[in-house]
Amino acid sequence: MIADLRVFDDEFVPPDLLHRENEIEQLLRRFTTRHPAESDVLISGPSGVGKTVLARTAVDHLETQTDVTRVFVDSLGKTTGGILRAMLEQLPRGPNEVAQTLPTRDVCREIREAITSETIVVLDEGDDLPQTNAVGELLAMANVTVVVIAHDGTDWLSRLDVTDGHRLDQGHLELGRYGVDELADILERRARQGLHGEPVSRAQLEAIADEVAGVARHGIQSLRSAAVLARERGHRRVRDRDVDDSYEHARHRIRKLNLSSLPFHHQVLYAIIHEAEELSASELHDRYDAVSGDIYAGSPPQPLGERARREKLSKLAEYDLIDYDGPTRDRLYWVIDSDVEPLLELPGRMPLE
DNA sequence: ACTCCACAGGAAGGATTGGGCA
DNA sequence: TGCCCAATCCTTCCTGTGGAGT
Repeated sequence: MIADLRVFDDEFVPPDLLHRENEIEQLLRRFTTRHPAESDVLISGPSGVGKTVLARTAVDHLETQTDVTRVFVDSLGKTTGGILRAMLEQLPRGPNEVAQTLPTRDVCREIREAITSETIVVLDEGDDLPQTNAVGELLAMANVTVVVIAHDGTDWLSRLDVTDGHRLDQGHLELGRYGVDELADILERRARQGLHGEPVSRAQLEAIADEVAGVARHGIQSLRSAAVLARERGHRRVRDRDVDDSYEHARHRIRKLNLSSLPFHHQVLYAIIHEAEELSASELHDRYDAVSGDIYAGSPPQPLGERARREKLSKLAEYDLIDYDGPTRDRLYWVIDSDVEPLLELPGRMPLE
């Protein structure tokens, strides 16, 4: 039944993008404007509605028609220097690797030197960009068109420097969720590309589209899960039961991938929260202090202070792995899916009392 | 109403890291 | 090899928040 699971990957760019024709046209119009300062774009919208794939499709299309150079940078967690270095490394005439310690102004100079033709840079996961100078530096470069992808466009613009913000506000494209029919069309196309013999019915695809409320990423992942579950269970076609179970299966898989992408400190904190079903900040810190001696023994990373732990906790929450509630004082933390096992074993718990 | 408390998260500065260079 | 420099990560210090105690 399963022909090619890569079709369901986030990175997969379909040959043509359904139900975003107007948006693609809008982007291409803006990219080809005669006024360089009017070509920059901010693409905003909720998670999983196809912001990245839209940008890719439009920019790829442009590349086939003009001699524009395109660069994609994942901005998540990167500093100004990190973003600019990633861009420089991807330029055709740029170096393959740039030293982390190269001063940012030198990186900018080298980017200018490496750019020979019109260049489009797509800054994906750009929510934290206003805290850096990267957007300003790039907007200041001639021959560079900036495309930023972020969740809340209005909030993003308000946090950016006013003149830069104005420029991107002019080219602000807000994407909404797909309608049920639209998303079902998209899923139908993916099913045809990734599965043999049409094993999923239109009604099932519509059920998925409805359940995920128009969020394409969740829909595509659920479709993948439904096919995987059907195969595991020896079904020749996807059954409704497989679809019903696919939502949680898909969310579970995404969380596992999220967890495994995080570094050591986050793993320690996740393991502690996972071990207790629910715990307060002070319990969390006590447990951390109790186990950190063993956990960090002989390893280069050293135990974190409480302030740094808070940063890691918000990252875990951002990755949909933990959640918390309550006012600052009585806040409780818990893991969202206790079936997502920690990758790290904690030393045995001391008996309480 | 006030003060206290526990905590979150911003700002500033220090320690560490690693490339460049004499 | 040792020094310099910039980036990064973390700590320290601090302010803000909202419930609890008086």
